[in-house]
Amino acid sequence: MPDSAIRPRKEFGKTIAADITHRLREEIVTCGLAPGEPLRFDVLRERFGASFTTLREALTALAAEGLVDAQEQRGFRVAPVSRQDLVEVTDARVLIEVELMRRAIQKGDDDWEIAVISTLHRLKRIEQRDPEHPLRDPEWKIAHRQFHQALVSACGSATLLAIRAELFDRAERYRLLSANFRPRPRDKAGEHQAIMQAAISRNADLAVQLIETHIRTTADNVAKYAGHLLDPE
Amino acid sequence: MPDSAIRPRKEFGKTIAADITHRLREEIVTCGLAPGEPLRFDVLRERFGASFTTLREALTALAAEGLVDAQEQRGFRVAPVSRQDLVEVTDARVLIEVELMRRAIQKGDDDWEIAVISTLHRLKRIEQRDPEHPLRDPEWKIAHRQFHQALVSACGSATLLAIRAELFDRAERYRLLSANFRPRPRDKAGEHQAIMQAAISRNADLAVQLIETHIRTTADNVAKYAGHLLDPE
DNA sequence: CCCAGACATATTTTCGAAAATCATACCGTT
DNA sequence: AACGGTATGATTTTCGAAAATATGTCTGGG
Repeated sequence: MPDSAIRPRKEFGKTIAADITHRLREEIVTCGLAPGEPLRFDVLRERFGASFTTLREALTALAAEGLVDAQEQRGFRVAPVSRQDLVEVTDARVLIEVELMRRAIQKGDDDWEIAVISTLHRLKRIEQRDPEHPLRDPEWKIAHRQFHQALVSACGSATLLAIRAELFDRAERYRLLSANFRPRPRDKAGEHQAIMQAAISRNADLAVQLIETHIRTTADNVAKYAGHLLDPE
Repeated sequence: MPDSAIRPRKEFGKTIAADITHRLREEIVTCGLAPGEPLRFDVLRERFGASFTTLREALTALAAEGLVDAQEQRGFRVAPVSRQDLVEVTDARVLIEVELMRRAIQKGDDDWEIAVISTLHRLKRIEQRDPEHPLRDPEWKIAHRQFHQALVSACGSATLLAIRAELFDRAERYRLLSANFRPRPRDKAGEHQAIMQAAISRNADLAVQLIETHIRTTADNVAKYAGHLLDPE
């Protein structure tokens, strides 16, 4: 693998800009960069080792995704969080994810079923390994994302999947924001199992209801345990 | 107004990049730049009078909106059109616009009613002035966009409004694509009037049904009259 | 004649300096 | 002391050259 020697910086994507976009998104979603924090070019330049222009391109892309707030002539900052935004993201997610769940259940073929089952399996394995603090574990995070992605992947609309992915990231930032203050993560394993079974058995109404509850419960917990971070000052 | 002398280029927004983004979006939506057309920097540089970097930032933003297709290391091109994409955009629009219509009807206050009525009024005036070919008239286009925007503006979700706006632009490109081949624009005036009345009288079910028909009929006409442009080669 | 490899050209991507803009502190006036 | 304007420093934004990458052409071997 000569690549890692030739292009050590580009873990993701071919261009540096795409790579920086990816890394910045990660940092913002995991709250490594705090909500509302100003993103000054000097600092970013040092942290990511890229030039003004390249960083600017990455920030512009993230601004379009809603993770970064662009203030013309006054730079960029991490998109702030708020109760209102959390409610909007949650509502939008329910609206879209419910629709995609129905479509996926209707259209899903064998490969879809296999993807749903196997991604849930991997998620469970990771949870078994360390049942204490899964929410912050990067591996759990990836597996969790992939399971939810797999559930709706067969919906047939790349357009809606892209929108869903953006909203998922924005919601995940809230989850991770509240993770530090949550006394104990609730039993998501059971919920995921139930959703998978409803989906595979093509029980659309049940799956949809479970998904909606899943999303709203998570959001409620964020509001409950990170409420002090959601209001101005 | 000394501004026009000081900053002759920046009609929209404060930064050149934002201005170029706006102008490029306009050109793409109106099909001044054809779907699939490669966007080479030399050409853009001459046409918009901005540097590589600034153009790159604009293209990145438009790529996130789905109007431009970014091929890493191989430049950008205007997002191609296809039957599949038209169907996806139409379905997504129906899903979201219907939901927003309901919310706006539920939440809309006096200002909302006034905005709906006045934007429709302006639209009608423009149609009366030139009842022949309104679809390509830039003024009609703006008024039409503002009427539909006003209808859902009271929904209470900036997040969903932003998504809606993106989808509206993508759909408008298809409308303008087919405008040249359409024998005669159908009577949209009546439809708009009916939608307005249903909305103002808070008849959500009717308004929603009219909106859905409005969107789908438009998309069907695009497929009908511009079908030859939607299939590969 | 067709294909693989190497060279040359075209195009994109990245960089850091330079210009433009904004924020802050300072100063003189009322 | 309060205010308005101005100079100064900090930060963003823009630019075109330079590096990196892709594309096209040509040549030689099969």
